[in-house]
Amino acid sequence: MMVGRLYQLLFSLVTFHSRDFFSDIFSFLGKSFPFLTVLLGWGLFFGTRVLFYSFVVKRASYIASMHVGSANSICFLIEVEKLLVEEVRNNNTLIVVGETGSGKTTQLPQYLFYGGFCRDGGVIGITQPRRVAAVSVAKRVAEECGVALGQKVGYAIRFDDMTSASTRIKYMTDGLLLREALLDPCLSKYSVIIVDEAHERTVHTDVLLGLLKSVQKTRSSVSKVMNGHAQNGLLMGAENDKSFLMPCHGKKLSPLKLIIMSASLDARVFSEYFGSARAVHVQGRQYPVDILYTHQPESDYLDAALITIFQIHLEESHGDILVFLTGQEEIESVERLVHERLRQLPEGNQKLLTFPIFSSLPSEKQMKVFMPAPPGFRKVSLDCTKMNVRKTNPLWISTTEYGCGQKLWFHQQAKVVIGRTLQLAKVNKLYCSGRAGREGPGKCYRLYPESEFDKFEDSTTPEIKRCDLSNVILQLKALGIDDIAGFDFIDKPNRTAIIRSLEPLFLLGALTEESKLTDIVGHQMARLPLEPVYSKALILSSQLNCLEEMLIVVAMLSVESIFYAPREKLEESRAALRCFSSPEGDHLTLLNVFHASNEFVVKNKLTHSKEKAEKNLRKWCKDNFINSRSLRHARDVHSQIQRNVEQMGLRITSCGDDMLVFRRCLAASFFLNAALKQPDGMYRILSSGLMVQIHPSSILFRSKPECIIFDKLVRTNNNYIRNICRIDYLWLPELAPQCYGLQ
DNA sequence: GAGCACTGC
Repeated sequence: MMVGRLYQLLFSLVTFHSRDFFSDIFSFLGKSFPFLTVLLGWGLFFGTRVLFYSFVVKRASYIASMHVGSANSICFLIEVEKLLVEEVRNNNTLIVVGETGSGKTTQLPQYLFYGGFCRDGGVIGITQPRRVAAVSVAKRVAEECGVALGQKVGYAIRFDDMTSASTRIKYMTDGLLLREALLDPCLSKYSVIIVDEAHERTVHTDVLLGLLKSVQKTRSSVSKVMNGHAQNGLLMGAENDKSFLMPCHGKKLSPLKLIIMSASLDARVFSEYFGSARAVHVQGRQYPVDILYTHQPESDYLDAALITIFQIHLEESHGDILVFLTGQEEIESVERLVHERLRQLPEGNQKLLTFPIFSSLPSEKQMKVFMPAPPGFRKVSLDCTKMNVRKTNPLWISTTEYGCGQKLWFHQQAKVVIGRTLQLAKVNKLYCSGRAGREGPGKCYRLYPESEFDKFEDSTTPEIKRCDLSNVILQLKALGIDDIAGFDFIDKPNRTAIIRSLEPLFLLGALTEESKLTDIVGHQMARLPLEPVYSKALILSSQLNCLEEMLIVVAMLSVESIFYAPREKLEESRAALRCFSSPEGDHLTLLNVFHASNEFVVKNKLTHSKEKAEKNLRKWCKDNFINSRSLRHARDVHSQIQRNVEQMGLRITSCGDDMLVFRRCLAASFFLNAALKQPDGMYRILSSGLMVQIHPSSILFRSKPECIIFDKLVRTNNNYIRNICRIDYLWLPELAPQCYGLQ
């Protein structure tokens, strides 16, 4: 029987690697004897299933980097550089297709800089959908150029502006460029704008593309007039265009060069949108990646993932593993199971370290995943953040060799997630190929059959088609674009979705009955980088003399959960929460937390250095079961919006201990989220009639007041409302007559 | 007595 098992074992190894059968057997037998017994013991431990656990292998090639530093690729690079610069010179709009991490993000702006596109003081702006990417790419490019960050090369993201008057290559988030457009509608300081990762089709990217298209049209006609080439038709077109571009007229502006970078085959969509714009494919050397599918659907993919982890660990001599899971709970259980099974392996094979990553994990622990494993150890990252580690930082992935993906229940995003898996393998291979003698096939294990994968293909929808549009509407209106449905979106949002988003804006007083931005409130709301209802709360609180409190509460509501409750310390964390809790609800509880932390910070600053004070604050957070990352984020948001309201000339006053004033202000702002208790303990949302329950994390979960307002509705197993404040039912017709008035 | 995750200003 043992012989039979050994034979099966060998057989399974061969089918896995598609290597030459005999060389495999020889190399296998040539390995040390303990290794053989380890595999054998492992096989017995897991049962025969492991031995037959094989995948259908499919080979795929991915486009490799332009900047991989071998001699060949350097020659190639010069070619690409000349070619691209020439293309940009000849075309005002260019679509560049190339895989993420291929180097186009870091290289193209440099080519353009040296190609003379900043000669008249123009800036090359590169937008990224995410902050981390903007920062890390800027750092990398500054390094490559040998300059200090913030000089020639800089970045600007919310809370962090690392640019100066001498910055010529500026990385930023797309949302930030949209904000810039509010102040300078023709984006006059930019000579080139590169929209990176356009295929992700975030709302910001989509709105930005529409905006850039108009800006470009206007700027080219303006410059034609300046150069004495006025053509009536063109000029007319520009004037008929959008009123928000009027300030461009009369200014001396060069045409705006626009480059859309996309990783996928969506290039055609972008090209058509920009009037058959030229599209170029940036392609480097190709490296193979094996994609492995299971023969059958796996009923228990956690088990399958676990088996695959150990299979890789015992069979592959080097390389780290990245496993995609769906959430904290799965990560914790897989981590536990990995450790359990690891203990059953001989000591020499126990060199496997697990690194969980999920959002509520404190940042110190999250950062550990960025460190390489100690020599001789294999790292297994268990990740449910999907994009965070791999995608946001294309420069980071360096050691991952194997990915285990599985189907995610969020069908709409399934394709994206799997796409990441591919990219992961690819990016990894790029890195490996750049190091001499380390070329080898990357592998991506998909724990489902190929037929399942094909089902995912058609399921991505641009975010703008499925998200709430009130923010977009507010921003476009602030730019003077009143006809939202007529705006030249690459994908038009649904008409009913637009109308649905207009209504709350009207009720909040941001829009007139003609759907124009209201003079004061509407413009003020558009200026604040917040959800419309939060902006409304700030504006109102300034009139009701509790802006100081509202700034804090809005900041605390704008970040991820402030409280951190590890399962093993549930009781302690509850006790900690009680120290801050207010019987009036979660908003006041958050206010108490902020005040307490502030008191601690002020005291600490007097006696300690900045670093020490920060360290102490983290300790304070830990002791009080507060997520220090969230709190720091809230403090950042707080100072930013405080600056914003000061600039807008709002009066910042405090209501002191008079929480009645504050709660009335909450009611007057969040009236669309008012709910009444029903006899069965459920709540009915007054504006929609929806039946909901108070989320168990709320302070008011037990006390269940008669009438409340809430911050957010989350739909999971039930309709839960989170962050709740007790109000008086009679306040509603008084404070929000437009919604609850007697007619 | 619940808990999918992520992004942006």
